[in-house]
Amino acid sequence: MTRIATLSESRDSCHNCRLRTLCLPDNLPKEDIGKLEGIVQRRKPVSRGGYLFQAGQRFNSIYAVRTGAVKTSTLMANGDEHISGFHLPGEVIGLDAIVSRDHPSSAIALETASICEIPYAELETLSERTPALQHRLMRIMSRELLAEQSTNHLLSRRSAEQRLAVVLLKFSERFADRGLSALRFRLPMSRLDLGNYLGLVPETMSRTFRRLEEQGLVSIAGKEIEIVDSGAMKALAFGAEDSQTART
Amino acid sequence: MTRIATLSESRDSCHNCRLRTLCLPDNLPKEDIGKLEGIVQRRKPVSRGGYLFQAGQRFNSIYAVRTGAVKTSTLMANGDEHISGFHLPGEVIGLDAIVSRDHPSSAIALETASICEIPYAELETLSERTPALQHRLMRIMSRELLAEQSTNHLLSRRSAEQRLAVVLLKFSERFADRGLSALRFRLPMSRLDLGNYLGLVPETMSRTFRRLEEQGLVSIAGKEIEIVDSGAMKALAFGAEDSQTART
DNA sequence: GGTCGATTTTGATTTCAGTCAAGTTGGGTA
DNA sequence: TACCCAACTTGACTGAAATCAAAATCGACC
Repeated sequence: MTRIATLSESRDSCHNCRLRTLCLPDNLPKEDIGKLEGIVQRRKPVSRGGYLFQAGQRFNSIYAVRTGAVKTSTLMANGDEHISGFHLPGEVIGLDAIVSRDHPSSAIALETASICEIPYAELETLSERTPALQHRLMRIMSRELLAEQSTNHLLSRRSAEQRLAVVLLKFSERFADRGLSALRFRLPMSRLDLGNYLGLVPETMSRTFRRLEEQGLVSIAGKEIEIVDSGAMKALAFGAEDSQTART
Repeated sequence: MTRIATLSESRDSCHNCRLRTLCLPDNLPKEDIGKLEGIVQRRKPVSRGGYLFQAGQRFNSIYAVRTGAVKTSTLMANGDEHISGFHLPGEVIGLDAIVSRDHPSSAIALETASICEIPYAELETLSERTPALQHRLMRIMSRELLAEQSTNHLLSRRSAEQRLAVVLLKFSERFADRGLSALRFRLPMSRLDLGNYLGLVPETMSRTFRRLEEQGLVSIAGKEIEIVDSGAMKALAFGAEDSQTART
């Protein structure tokens, strides 16, 4: 487990990482980032379909996405998959495993992804001596909790159109946070996966995409999405169970 | 903000608390429990319908339920309420507020509840010097994350009967964890609230309760629940989209 | 460039939960 | 005890998404 710093590793340091402000190091004093860097392991890229870890596997590390995209999913008792989230660069995966000995879910690359592995035992030890890191971890967990709650709400009370609108707007925001266009982007997952996440079958996904397009809210070409009428999208996604308001 | 220890406070200490093993102090060394006790504030009971805190209010503390039951809910943009959880003694509320300055949700007593308030700034300071507490906090957050994920799955892919079966079994487990009967218990919330949480309208709740009763899985008298056929309940809740298996 | 399997689309039909509209029950209180 | 309002139930009807079935498109790989 001893690591020898290589040139490439030091070049790809947290300090220089474009994702620093989204990821674990955000708001840490410079010297704490240095300490964090000391335990981060950069692994060779995982290609599309590859596992970062599998459900049931012993929990040792959390992972941060550096490039690419990752889905986390659970295999249910009856054998079907439930996708619990999609993860973009700067996001941390595996926090749901801290409480148990094993990972409750699997993490699978949606496209070739480079990943930082952070051994949890070392992170724990480090954060005992590093209040800022400890606070950062709590904030990240709290943010995740909030995100899950908002997904709950989405799934319990919203129509297919609203679910899709919300999730597209959320991706828009997340891409924008990463310096990409908020209005034109490429979804990294299949419609089947997105539908699974939203609790909708592929047929409904297809029809719902079409309906949003017919209403002039978005323009779709395969996985390429363009948000055409961002205002109307927001009206559909939030406000307005009065569908008049959305029809403006 | 200085506190003077009173007799009743020391009597109701974390050390002697029946809920110790479910709550924050679980697994802490004795002296750390003592330190935690030093910052816990026991407030006067909140009666049915009263707020522990309101959405939008400044985040200062997290709260642990000591007796009674609490719901947390958010007011949506369009004005309707979404209930994000029900909280029994030993459970910690307000963790979703750590990341922002304000509480994203309100906490309301479902029945008269006694509450421990834990000022977060002090908890943070204390946990900087108390590794065990810090680990305990991470585990609690991780557990919450897991619970939210399982709710997500419940809401996205399950029928009304399954949702109700799952939630009744979860309450059964939670009551059992608190030393109460797993097979006979009283739900602390209205059907309207439970329906809101499950994404079902009251009419559907009523019909679904009736169907579970007709199948001989449970026996219902108002809020009093008796689980009659726990095996069949589990078959319905988990496994079995082959409804044959459940019909055994 | 062509082939095969996976992904996506389209159409017809069914079903489960939502909506609307009345009751009924029950707990709190005057 | 009687009244009242909220909570819950019941029934008829509607509608959105699931299911079933088939075709079309895409894209990875030879």
